[in-house]
Amino acid sequence: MARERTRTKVHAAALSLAGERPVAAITMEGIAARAGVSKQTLYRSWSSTGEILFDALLARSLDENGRVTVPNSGDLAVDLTALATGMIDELADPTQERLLRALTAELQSDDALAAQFRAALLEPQLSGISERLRQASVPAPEDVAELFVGPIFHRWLLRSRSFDAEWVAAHVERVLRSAGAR
Amino acid sequence: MARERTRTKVHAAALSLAGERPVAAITMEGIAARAGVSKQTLYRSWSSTGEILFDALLARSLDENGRVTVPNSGDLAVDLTALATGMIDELADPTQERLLRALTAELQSDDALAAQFRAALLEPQLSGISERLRQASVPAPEDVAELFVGPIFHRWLLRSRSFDAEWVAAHVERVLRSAGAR
Amino acid sequence: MARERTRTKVHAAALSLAGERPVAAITMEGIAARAGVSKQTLYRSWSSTGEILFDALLARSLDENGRVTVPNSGDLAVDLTALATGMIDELADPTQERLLRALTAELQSDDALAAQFRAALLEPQLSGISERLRQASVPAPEDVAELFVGPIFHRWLLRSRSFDAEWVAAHVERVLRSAGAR
Amino acid sequence: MARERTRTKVHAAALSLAGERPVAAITMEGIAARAGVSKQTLYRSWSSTGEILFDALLARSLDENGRVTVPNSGDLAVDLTALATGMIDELADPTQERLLRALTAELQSDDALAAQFRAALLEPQLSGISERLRQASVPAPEDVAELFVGPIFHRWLLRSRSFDAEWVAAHVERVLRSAGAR
DNA sequence: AAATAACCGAGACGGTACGTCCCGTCTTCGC
DNA sequence: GCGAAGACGGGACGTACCGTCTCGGTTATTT
Repeated sequence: MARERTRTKVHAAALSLAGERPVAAITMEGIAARAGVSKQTLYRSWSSTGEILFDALLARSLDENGRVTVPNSGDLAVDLTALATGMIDELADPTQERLLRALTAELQSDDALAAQFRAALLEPQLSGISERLRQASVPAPEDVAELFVGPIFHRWLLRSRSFDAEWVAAHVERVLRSAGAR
Repeated sequence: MARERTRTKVHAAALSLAGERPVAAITMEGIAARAGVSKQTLYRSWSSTGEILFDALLARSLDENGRVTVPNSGDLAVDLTALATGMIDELADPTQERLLRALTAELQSDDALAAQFRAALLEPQLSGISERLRQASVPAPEDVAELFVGPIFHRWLLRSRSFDAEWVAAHVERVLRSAGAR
Repeated sequence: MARERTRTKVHAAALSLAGERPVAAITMEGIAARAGVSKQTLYRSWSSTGEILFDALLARSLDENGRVTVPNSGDLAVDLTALATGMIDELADPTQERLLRALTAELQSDDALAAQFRAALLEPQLSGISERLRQASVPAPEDVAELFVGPIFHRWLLRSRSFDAEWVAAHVERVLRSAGAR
Repeated sequence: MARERTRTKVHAAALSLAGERPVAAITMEGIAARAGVSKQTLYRSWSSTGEILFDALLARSLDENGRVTVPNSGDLAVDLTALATGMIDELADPTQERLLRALTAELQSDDALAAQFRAALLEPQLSGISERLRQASVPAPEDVAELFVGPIFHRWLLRSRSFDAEWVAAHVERVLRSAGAR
């Protein structure tokens, strides 16, 4: 519906606003003003700031055609460590963190957005990881992928404790042991 | 500050509103009207609906003197299964789920609330579990507690897949194996 | 400019809308939608809903080749009574009243429309009446025509009081007396 | 409801805006901004710009405690001439004319406002005039009052022709003659 | 019959205003 | 003199229309 030029302007405006204030303080009016676009144009294509931000994030990650590529060096421990480190870096990246937290919050009250999120970001990630585990003949690879991702996400989301290399190594070790791979 | 009678009325109003509409649609004005209290009275004691709801939840769980009691039957697998089942039941309890999701969302943008939450609810839970693990001589019990809780939370929060008894059993099994207890 | 077919569709749409809602609630978009015509087509030929309605009214009254014909029976009192009754019926006609009131309102703020209205509808009416008066040798027939029309219009416009046969008779009587014809 | 200070600010803002642009271009937002008042405050007490303007006009004419005082010099012709001249001056007063025209327009589509207008302004005027006529033993004084006022209003409203002293004199003469007073 | 306009529908677009909701502060008034 | 009731300035909401602007399809000539 929206012309490409318009989408681009809106994405840029949304991301720039996200960089300079609490995501919860971003408004439709603010995005419209920053993008030089009318509110109606926004509402024609998106129904909340959450949708716009998610769309902007998606567009950005597609631009960087950053499909989650899971490394496969042959050594599962090494690969999982790299994966965990990558995830942690991304979660902690100051240009992304606020956005990711806000998106997670939004998912709690917006089922449609949650479904989109699962399909577009979560499932590719989990199935990438479980695929790698399957290649290593790990049993129940989907569940083990969750065992791998869950604690990282839990720590990050509840800010319970910080991440360090030592913890990552121990975590990978525990996951492998649980999979019977050690 | 607020008189006990007032606190009670406000808590009741907040929880009753939470039971009948999306938590995000709860407003200070709505709570004041429902509680038969002036907005000023609300602002004297709380500064957001999030605070009121958190306070109401705390008060309720203290009333039910619901300290997280971790079972200790001697058989760690049995105890962890009971724990997981209890957590899952609580997370899925329709009278709580919306509130818990909303609270989780709120934590993402309110540091003070997040700190309170960690101190009052999260840490007691995690340390209860890790204490039980320590009694079973599991190494790094804090980390294993997180390995246990993280995936459950991840599934629930992202609604990625549903819980069933089979998955719980397998999950407990994996956690124990990762701890070297199997 | 506009093709005849288009003009007809637009007139029909405008009048049908006027029949089912307050005239002030008629919009260019509404007319376009009802007529199955694009907004641009409307703007090419008219610049406001007022113009369209006026145009539609004019077209309709030309169709009914409804030029104001002033009766001339020889008896001035009878003729004026018939005229007054006719005017009152037309003003009170439910299919016209809203339109006429709205048009009168519009005239207050649209000079161009007011001039068109005077030339196309008001002057023919007044000069028809004054012509009839002149034939009866009434002095200052234009002014007496206004004396005749003014109070009727005043009553209708300000809805001050309703019309009945008795009042009409007395009014005609007064007008004739003022003209020295009684 | 509205505090006196607020009403005053709003009235001043509305009248000042009316002085500098077409009345139809006055908006609730504009008045709110000019008055330094929130839109909600406006809507708490008035539901349209028409109501505000009418209220402002009323307040102003009450301030000047300008009840319509009908002169009574003993000579009816002299008094009616003075009355007509006064009405015409007021209708033509450039600071009022736009407002009065707009108000007349508004009355056509707002029944509540029309009723208020009749009760507060029109009836006092007409009954003042008919009272003066009654003192001069004119029969059907209410109807004659309308005969007097109607043509003046008709001329003004439809801008059909302008007023001059000669016309006024002839008009008064006609009205008196119709009443049998000449 | 093909080329060339004029006209049209559809509807995206930047805007302005609407009327509403809620925010957090301030004022009033009755107990 | 405290506290409910609620007025207030403010900001954002989501919607309705405004008038302008492409964009493809007809229609009707005009060659």
